[in-house]
Amino acid sequence: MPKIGMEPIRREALVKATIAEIGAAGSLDVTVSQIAKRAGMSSALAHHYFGGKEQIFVAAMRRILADFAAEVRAELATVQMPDRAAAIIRACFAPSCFTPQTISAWMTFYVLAQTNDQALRLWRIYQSRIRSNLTHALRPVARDPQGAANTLSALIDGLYIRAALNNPDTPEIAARHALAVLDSLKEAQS
Amino acid sequence: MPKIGMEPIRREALVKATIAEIGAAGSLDVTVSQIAKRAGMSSALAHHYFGGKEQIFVAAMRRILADFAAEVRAELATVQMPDRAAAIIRACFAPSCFTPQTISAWMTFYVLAQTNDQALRLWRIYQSRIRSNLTHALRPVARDPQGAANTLSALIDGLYIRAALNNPDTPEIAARHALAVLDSLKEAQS
Amino acid sequence: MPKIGMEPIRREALVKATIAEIGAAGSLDVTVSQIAKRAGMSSALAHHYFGGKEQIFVAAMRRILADFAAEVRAELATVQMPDRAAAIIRACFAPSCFTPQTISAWMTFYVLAQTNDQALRLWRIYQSRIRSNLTHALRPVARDPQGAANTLSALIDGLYIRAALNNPDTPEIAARHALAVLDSLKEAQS
Amino acid sequence: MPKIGMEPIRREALVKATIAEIGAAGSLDVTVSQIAKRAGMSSALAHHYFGGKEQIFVAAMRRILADFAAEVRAELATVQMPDRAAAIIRACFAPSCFTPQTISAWMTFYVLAQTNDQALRLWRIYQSRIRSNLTHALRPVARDPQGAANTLSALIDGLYIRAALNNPDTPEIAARHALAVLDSLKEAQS
DNA sequence: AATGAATGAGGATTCATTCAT
DNA sequence: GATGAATGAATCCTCATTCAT
Repeated sequence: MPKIGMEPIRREALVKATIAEIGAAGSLDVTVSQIAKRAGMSSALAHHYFGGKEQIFVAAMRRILADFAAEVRAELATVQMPDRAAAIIRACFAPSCFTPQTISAWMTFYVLAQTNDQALRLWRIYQSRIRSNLTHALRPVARDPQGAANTLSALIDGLYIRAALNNPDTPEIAARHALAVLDSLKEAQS
Repeated sequence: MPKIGMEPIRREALVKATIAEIGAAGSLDVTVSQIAKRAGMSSALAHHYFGGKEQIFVAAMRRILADFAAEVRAELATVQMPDRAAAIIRACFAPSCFTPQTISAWMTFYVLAQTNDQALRLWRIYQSRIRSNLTHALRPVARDPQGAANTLSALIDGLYIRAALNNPDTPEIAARHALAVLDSLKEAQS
Repeated sequence: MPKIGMEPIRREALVKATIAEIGAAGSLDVTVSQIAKRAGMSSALAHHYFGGKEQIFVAAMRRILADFAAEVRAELATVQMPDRAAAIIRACFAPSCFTPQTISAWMTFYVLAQTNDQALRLWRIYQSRIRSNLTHALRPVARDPQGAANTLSALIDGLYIRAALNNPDTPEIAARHALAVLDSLKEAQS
Repeated sequence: MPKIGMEPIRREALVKATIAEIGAAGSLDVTVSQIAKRAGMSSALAHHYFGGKEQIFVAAMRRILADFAAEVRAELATVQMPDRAAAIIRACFAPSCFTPQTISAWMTFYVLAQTNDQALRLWRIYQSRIRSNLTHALRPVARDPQGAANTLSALIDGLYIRAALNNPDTPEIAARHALAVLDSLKEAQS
């Protein structure tokens, strides 16, 4: 019956539970009690560790972005330079990004970012990170790496939403589309 | 003195008020009372006309899409064939699409579509309409009009979100970006 | 089943219930639910009519002071000029001022006035009213009516607290004491 | 390294912190955690030492009364017999009695005494002690020392409350008033 | 001696919704 | 057609208190 050092464990459990609940509800209409219950503790403890509902949400968002960043890194680790952009795209359309949980959390994120400064900041970091990753990857192969990265990253977001709402089961279609555009951006150079 | 023919007027007022409230709140966390108050009637009446909160939301979404469609039509009416795709793009990044109200409503839409079938259907209609519009417009100028339309419409959505969260005041930047991509899609053909 | 004009009735019931509950608890540790229940309605309705707990309290305080003022007026109406000061004193130590309810409410008032501006204002009004009443009544019989009124009103408060905490059942003792001091204040003149 | 003899130090710290918190809040709406935090320990330890919240309050009250008694004693030590009553009055209106802390604690006391027997008992002891002090001091100078002491002590309480709520910054006015009444009580004899 | 962990109970407040008029 | 009245259910959050260590 461990009685010390529970904090990180509890926080971790709560974050996971939050993502799960948001996924199940499809929106931010989730109660702290639900989250706490799923995490196996009282709602009072959830408040104790996070201070409030919004902060639990923000922590969940942070986690989602971290997980996504890890996914990208992992994908990048497996490929050589010429294909780095493709690797990023593949990470964006990995099956793990299309679980109901993740979809909900991601959509929900856009809404949260409208009113919560921390969430907005998180989103901006994610966004600039992915853009800089793409810029870097495109430098050897595209004439205007910066512009191409902007195009690609916006395209990815748009395709993601469409796939999430239309065909969450077959993200490969969207992936293929993005890869095709990537090719065209490369060709444009030669 | 019971007024007659009030129904459409009341509904109209409620829909407008809903959009305004969503815009003010930045989310769907809006109470029926707030909406009704802004619309100048009792919340009971709002229920009477719409049956429930979700249905008010759906009506508001319907209105947003209708307004947007009108905007596109208006823009299209002013241009000749070769520029129809550009006109659509311009409509998508018109200032009226970047008022806080509209941004919130639009973002919120994605969330609502996750749980509300009617909302999802509405979104799909909007989406296929814009895609078919683009396909049609691109037919004379692009090699693969369908694919190019898909690319463009996804790109528009992605750029819209990014502009909305980053630079709601200068949507022209995003518009220019989209137009540039449109050009490249045309060039690709020749 | 009357369905209109309930507001004053409900407010009245709530104010009465609040005083009763404060009396029963002996402090402000009273829940809105308790009050509402005693008043025969849901706590939601109590909030609807008063806006919040503190405002219910303030309304109760206002009522207590109004009742007290009425008591003083009634007592004054029965006596001739030379005895008006004595009448005020008798009103202050009337049995109705020593019901547990009233005692609690009055004590509690002092505490509320520490943090709630409205309550403080109410108390100041009560205080200056009673002082001016006393001054007026003492003018014909005391050398320094103003000073004597100050003395008497402070004495009354002090005796009230002592009687309330020591002998709530026999306020006459305190009354007699105050009347004796009143006499000595008069004698001082002759 | 378990410290020894910490108990009195901890209790002392808690009592001080309680008075400070009550002063800051202006009421008994103070949490044990706040008190414990201010006292530099965990709330669990506060419970360990006092057993519960009310007992912490009672201890604080006890301390307030003890401090006050010490103040009176100190003042008395500086004067000769004929002025002992005046000395008591001066002690009652010393600046230290009008810090927000002390005022709040004192007011609050009246409320606590309504429901807590120990608090009531404490108040009665304080009250009879001050009365006997006054009686003793007035014996050589007033015709009815007992009655005069009763008058004075009630007057002091009344003036205290009024000063506390109206002019906490200038208690001297109230003091002067009480001293004037004292004089008149003396004169009455000669 | 001392505390972090944990919770159950409760409390103010909100809100969608219903109903009688 | 329109609304004030009314509420039950829920939600976030707080807090005194207990316990294992």
